[in-house]
Parts: sequence; structure tokens; C-alpha cells
Amino acid sequence: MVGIDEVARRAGVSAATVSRALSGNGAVSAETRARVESAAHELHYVVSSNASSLASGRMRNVGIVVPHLNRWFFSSVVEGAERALLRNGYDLTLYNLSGGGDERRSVFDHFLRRRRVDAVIAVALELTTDEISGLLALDKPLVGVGGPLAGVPSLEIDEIAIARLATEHLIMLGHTAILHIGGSSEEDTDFHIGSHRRIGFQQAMTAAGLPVAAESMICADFTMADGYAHAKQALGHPHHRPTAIFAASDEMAIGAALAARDLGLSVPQDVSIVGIDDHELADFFQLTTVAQFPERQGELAAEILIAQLEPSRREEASLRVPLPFELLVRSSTARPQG
Amino acid sequence: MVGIDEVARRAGVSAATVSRALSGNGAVSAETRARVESAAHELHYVVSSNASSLASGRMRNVGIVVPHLNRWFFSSVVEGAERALLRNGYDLTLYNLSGGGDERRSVFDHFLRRRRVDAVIAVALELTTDEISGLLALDKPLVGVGGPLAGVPSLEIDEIAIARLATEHLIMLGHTAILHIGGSSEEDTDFHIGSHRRIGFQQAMTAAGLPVAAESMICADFTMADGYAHAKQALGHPHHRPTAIFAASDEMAIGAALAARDLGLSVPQDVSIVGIDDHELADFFQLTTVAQFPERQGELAAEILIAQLEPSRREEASLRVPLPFELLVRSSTARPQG
DNA sequence: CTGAAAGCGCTAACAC
DNA sequence: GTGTTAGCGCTTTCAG
Repeated sequence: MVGIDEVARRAGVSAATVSRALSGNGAVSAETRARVESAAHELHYVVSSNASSLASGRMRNVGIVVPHLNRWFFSSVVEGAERALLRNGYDLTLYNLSGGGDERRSVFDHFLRRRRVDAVIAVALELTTDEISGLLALDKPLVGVGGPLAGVPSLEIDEIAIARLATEHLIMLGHTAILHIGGSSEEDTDFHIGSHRRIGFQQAMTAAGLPVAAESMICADFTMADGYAHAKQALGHPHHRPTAIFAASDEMAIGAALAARDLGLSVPQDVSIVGIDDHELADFFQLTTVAQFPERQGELAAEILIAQLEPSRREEASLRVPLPFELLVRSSTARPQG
Repeated sequence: MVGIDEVARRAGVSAATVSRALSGNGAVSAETRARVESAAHELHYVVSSNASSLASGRMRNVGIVVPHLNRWFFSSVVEGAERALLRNGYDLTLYNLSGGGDERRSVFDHFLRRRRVDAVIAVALELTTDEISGLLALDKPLVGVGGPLAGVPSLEIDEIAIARLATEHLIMLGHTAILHIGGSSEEDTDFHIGSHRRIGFQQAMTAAGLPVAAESMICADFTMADGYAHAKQALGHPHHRPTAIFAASDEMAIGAALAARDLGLSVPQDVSIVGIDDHELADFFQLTTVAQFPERQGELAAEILIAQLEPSRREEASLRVPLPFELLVRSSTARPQG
């Protein structure tokens, strides 16, 4: 393992100068810097992050805590964050809580406290006040993605507006009998996303002067299977079959589309369907949806943290724009049949 | 930040003893250990991983390099690895190469060389000899998952046997006109998984005395959309419509099932379909498939590395069993129609 | 702009 | 079993 003083010797300078030249902290003449850089390059020198961290207090590593990795939204957020971090020379340490209670405790009590990370990103986690205060006690930047965290800056998407947009799309097409398949309000790792989206649905309906019957709002678990089951139930009803379905996730929307087909109904002729997410399968199923760009959310979270960690690059600090979303009209929605 | 000597003072011992008591290296009397532990606990002491690593050379951190995070197989492997590592007190640093060439270079040249990881897991990566020798030069344990790596111990699943099993299932049911939708041979991040599976298909067919026409093997890209397109093409052919399809992935198999339905064919009455993976959607679509347990693969990889890093726990070192797979018969396969 | 020197917080020999 | 003593490889004052 070639060390810093080997490089120093070869470049004919001191270790201190090598450190300055390579890290960019402290002034070094252009010429010296060039000599150091080429010496380092020739020797295949790479700093030891431990030694560097120990001496400087900076880890160049951020932790990301997710409730699952296996789901499209989460893996997309992580991918985005990873990309942005890598680009800036940071490592990403992953903490996945999907294993259960014990894991969660050890992540918060032990792993995150080893001073191995400079900052942490919490994705769609409802943290307890203990957990939050534990993290804040580390005195490390912390940002939430996918929901509000008490006392923590968070990237929030306007769930209500998204749901309203999807609903308005159906209303604009002329639908009045619209079924909403939403999230159950008990899911505790989500931030009441289900209820926010339900509120958006209700707002849009009410604004259009349409009635919202209790049975036109159904709770499901965001999976394709559950979307299928509930849609089949609703579409098979002999009296009040909806002409349109707004599902709170693309997976449920796809399930609903499959249910319609299995009943012999065509989409969108017999029933229009709109989802939320722009899931990777949405295009294949030609699903109209509201895209929410989770990769971008992960990237943004990472950039915010980096800006906080490196005040020199503060240009990027004002990235706190509201998160974008966008209606993508494909072939699963149309006017109701004359 | 409370440090080791604060704990030492409170426990009335030296820092060295605290280190020994807390890490388990070196003998400490039960009584002393208890005193140290409670002192550490009361003070909320957590070791600084940098200082510890710098002094000991051990990082308690393993890197995992994946070509994508967004796909079921990879995120499952990562989840499994993460779980096993966390359980053993290790961190998992994620390197995702999906961004493109530059990222790949910097991961191998820079990130993995910072001595921040004790070992690395390479998932379904065809490493160049340069990359491999670079990694081996770090003198760190390295294990591959999902394909053979020249000169590197790897967790390999018997792709040929898997494909044979799936094909034999169809043959056993009485099918003779079987279409294989496989991977293209060019995909360079996979380990010729496509071709191995094709070979297994051919072996089973040949062993059963069935002809394998060139047009009964089709290349696709493992996505649902491509499986759909190719299946539709084949099932719509006026002359030689297959009675069964063996797809090299569940996503393609699901695409094929949807294509069949769109043509008005029923599964399994008109066409049987079998996949590989046991993807999360396989159950919903009632797909017969060969499960390959990627989470278990990730876990196993992590356990092998830990056993190598901690010779004391060598009991687990012989975990090198062949990877399991299993035919799951659901409702997408049946005898061909009379 | 550069060098010398003093640690960062812990672990590992080595004594006792 | 426990304390003492050196570092681990870098960064960062502080002089110059």
C-alpha cells in the first residue's frame, strides 16, 4: 500500500503539501500541484479514507435508511442518491429495515452512531421522536425523502395535488362515476400517503360538484394483487359500476386493468384507469399516470446534503424546489362510452 | 462525543481494557467486562469506526457492486447480503454501476481502493481482467454472485440444470412444440445466462428425442415487453404455433401470458407457460416457474466473506453448497389440449 | 506557498 | 488479566 510520504518523496515535497494538493484544501502552486498529481498517479496512490477521516472528521460517506429495497420506489430513490453521491466522491452506506424490529433498533442505536457517515437520508420512514433526536444528537445533516419528518428538512411531494391532477384528468374527460382505490390508513411506514391522495381525490370531485360516496373509495395495500381484487369486485357490481378508476399506485392500477380485462371489459372503452408513479411497467401497460420521478428525489436529497457538508459549493444550496410531478396520458383513459 | 478513555475512567480501567472488553479480542475478567459494558452503556459510548479501523486494519464494512439496483434480482441479492451483514455488525457500501462507463471506472479505480471495505461482493458482473487483478491486488476477499468470475470464488447456480428442469416439466406434461424465449447472447453484464439456459433447453429436448428447430429459440431482452412481443409473434403464426413456452425469466413469461390472452388464447388450456426466477409477480400471475432465491444468494455471499474475515467463526466456512433451485408448479402449465 | 509537528481515537504488542 | 507504549496514515495548525 503506497502511502502519502512515498508520494511526497517522489514529488519532492512534504506530506502536508501532498495532502493539500490532492484534497484541494489550502493553497498550492499550480506547478507543485501538477508534480504531486502525477507522482500520485504514477504510484497509484489512493488516500486511506480512515486515516483521512480520523484526522479531518469528514467521512465522505452518507447513510441511507430505507424500509425496503425490493420495491420500485425505494430502489429508484437509492439509485438516484447513489449516482449523485458517487459523482461527488461520496460512498453510500445502505441500511435496509425490511428485516424487522431488531434490525431497526440496531441501525439506529449502533450503526448510525459509529461516526461512519457524514449525513443520513431517511426514505419514507416515520421516525420516532427518539430516533430523530438520536440522529440529531449526532449533529449530522439529515434529510427525509417521501414524507414529512418532524423537525427534519424533508423533500415532500404534494400528494394532494397529484391525486387531484389524476382525478381532474378523469373528470375533464367526462367521467362522473369514479372509483378511488387508495392506501389503507394504517400502513405506518408511509406518511399517510394514502390519506393525502384520498383527500386530493375528494377535493377534485367536490370542486367539480360530483358526489363522493363512501363506497367509491376503497382501501388496498398498493400491490397489483390487491388492486386486481378490489377492481374486480367493483367492476362486477350489478348496479353501480364505475366508468373510471383512479388508483393510488401504478401497480394497483395495472391490477385493476387486468381485472377489467378478465371481466371482458376493455380499457379504456368500458373503463378508464389512471395510476400514480410512472412505474417501470406503466409504459408497457399503456397506463395513464402521474409520474413522480423518485430517482430525481434521491439525487436531490444527496445534493442538498453535499451542499450542506461542503459550504464552498453553496451554489447548489437552494435546490429546495417543490418536487415535480407530471401527468402522463397514455392509452388507459378516454371519454366514457356514449 | 464520548471517547474510550472517558469510559475507561468511569470503569476504573485502562483504555486498552475497554477496547478488549468491548471488542471481545483478548481476555478480560467477567467482572471487569461487566463494569466496562455498563460504563459504556451509560455513557452511550460507540466506538469510532475510523479510529478503530485505522488501528486495527479491519473496517467491518463490505462493498457490493451491482450493475443495477432497480431490478428484482439485484435488489433481492442486495437485501439478502445486507441482512446477513447487519446481523454480524458489518456495514454494506453500495456501488451501483447502472450509470455508465465513467462510474464504473471510478468505482474500481478510486472507491474500492480507499481501503474502506474489508471485502467485496460482485453481483452478475463480468469483470475485466484488469478489474479483477485490481481487486485482488487489494488483497481483500472477493466473491462473485450470479456467474463465474475468472480466478474468483463464485456462487454459481446451475443455469443449465434449471433450464432443463423447466423444459422437462413441459415435456413431462406431453408438450412437444415448445418455444424458448431466451436472453440475447450479447448482453455483456450477464454471464451468458441466456446461452446456458438455452443449452439446458436443448439438452432436455434432445434427451426426449424432440427436434429443436432454430425458430423455436428466440432471443429477447428479459423484459416483459419483449416477452410479450415475441410471444405474440410466435403464437400468432398460422402454421406452427407452440403449445408451450419456456421463457428464461418470469418477466418474459408474464409478457408471454399477456400476449396469449390478447390473442384470445387461454393459459394453460391453449398454451402452457413456464418461467424462471419466482419473481414477486409470479404468484399473482399464477406462473409456474423455477425459483432461484436471490436473497439467499446474497446472504450466502456475505456469510462466506465473514467466515473468511473472522477465522474464529470458521464453522460457517463450508457453506459452499451448490445453490438451490426449485420447480414451483402453479396454474400456467398443463397437458396440451387433446 | 510550503514544512514541521502535533494529534485524530483507537488497537496491539509487550511488559508486568 | 491489565496497564503502558507505540503507532495506524493522514490533516491541520503554526511558523517561516
